[in-house]
Amino acid sequence: MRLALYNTLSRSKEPFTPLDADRVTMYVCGPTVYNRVHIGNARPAVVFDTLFRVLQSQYPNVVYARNITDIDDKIMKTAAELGEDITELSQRYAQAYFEDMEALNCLDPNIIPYATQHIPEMIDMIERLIAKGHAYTAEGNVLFAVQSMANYGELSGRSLDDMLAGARVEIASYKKYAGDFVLWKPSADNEPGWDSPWGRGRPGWHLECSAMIEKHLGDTIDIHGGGQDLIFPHHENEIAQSCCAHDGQPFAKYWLHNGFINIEGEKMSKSLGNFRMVNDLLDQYPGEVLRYVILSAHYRSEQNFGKDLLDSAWRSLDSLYGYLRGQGDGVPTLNKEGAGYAALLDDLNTPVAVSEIYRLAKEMHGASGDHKAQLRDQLLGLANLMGLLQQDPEQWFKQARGGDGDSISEAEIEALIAKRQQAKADKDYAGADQVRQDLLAMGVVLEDSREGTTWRRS
RNA sequence: GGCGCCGUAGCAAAGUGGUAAUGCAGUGGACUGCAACUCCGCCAUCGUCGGUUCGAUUCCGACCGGCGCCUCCA
Repeated sequence: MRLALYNTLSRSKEPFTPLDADRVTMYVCGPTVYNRVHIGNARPAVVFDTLFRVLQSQYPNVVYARNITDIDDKIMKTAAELGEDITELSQRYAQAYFEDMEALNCLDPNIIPYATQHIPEMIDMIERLIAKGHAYTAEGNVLFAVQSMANYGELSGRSLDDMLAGARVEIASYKKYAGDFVLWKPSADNEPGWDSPWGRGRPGWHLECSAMIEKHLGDTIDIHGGGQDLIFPHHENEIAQSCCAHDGQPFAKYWLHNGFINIEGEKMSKSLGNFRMVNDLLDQYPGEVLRYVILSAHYRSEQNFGKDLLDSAWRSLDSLYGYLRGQGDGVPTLNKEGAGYAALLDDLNTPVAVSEIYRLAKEMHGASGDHKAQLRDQLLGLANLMGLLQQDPEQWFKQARGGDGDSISEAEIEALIAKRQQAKADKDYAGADQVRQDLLAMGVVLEDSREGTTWRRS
């Protein structure tokens, strides 16, 4: 069974063949750190984290880089509003991003490059582009001349004329051609800037990814990922920069793009004020619930986030943890012959892989002995590949729900359970039921079994 | 205007040219002192209209409906 991925470049699913099986390279566009990240930022992180895990199951050495954009006009604007240094601001939000991603069970990428730490590399790339006739200077700016590249627009499937026909933005007068984009732009004295051959300034947005990929991963990489909205112009321009700087060598072999997340049927936007920050959602839901929601849909489809979906996902995970409860720790073991793994290899079909977890859970439930333990390990192995079921089942059910900090303590719960046991022993069912009702009112559900009574928060 | 996507049960979501996985919710039953958990069962004809085909939800066309990008938004 081989990995197949949908390549935006060819608009079709292709078998994945790395350039070098001993060093598989993947780059994913990370966040611009000027605020807490929203759930839309979490989708590519979770999706490509899952791909990272799958790749690691197939190849011994996978190098995954995800950048931090820490110089950008939005950062400058926010920093100015807060009266804060841009470095402090971006550091703070980068740290917050890492915490959010950790809560979503995302593994750390191997490389986390920062834009501001690669200014010399960017300047070097610009100089090469100018030397090769792909870029020019104008009024302190350096611009990429898209007409100098024969197949510009290949990724997004747009012709230059088409793009300009629908342009809804004013064209800067200094551009030789309306579609040209900025590689370097001048900074005012009160703006952050770096010295360069073209004066003090800062890099254009697209340039950082090209420069950092070149430095850390090489001229041509295997996989480049990001959100669908980045196809144009961001990724198109990355291709232009890198291909032209490398005399036409391919930039990325496979381009993968995740779909958008909407909120209650509407796009997240500032005007609607409906951003859902990961951090806020984590106050209400375990990170794994957010991850489960993201993986319950195929990564390329549009996904609609809402309270009902999150609540439903939580109950779904309860069900899975319920099967695992009392089954021992287990040793996650990936069954490479299993249907779940096959689904993941088939362009990351996580919904099918998740359904396979349920199938394994039920089969495990009905099995016994070594076979049961084996199924448990396979279930955990498959879940591991998706970053799910990473918690201890007992802890899962005892975690606080809904962000209520004033819930009853575990000791008090245990005491009440003991009291109820006594009532049951005395055949005082009314009393026993009263205890159960009281606990339920405090968000604790009791479950009796032959071995005794267990509880969970609901 | 250009490029592209989507429309499957109450909700979510896979999938296939031969009558549709899975989860949540609902519902009937078993289990239980009663519940919860668990188990057994039930719960869709795949936007509309045509075409191709022995046969289409799956291919083609039209239409209706929803949406994205073309603006340094994941």
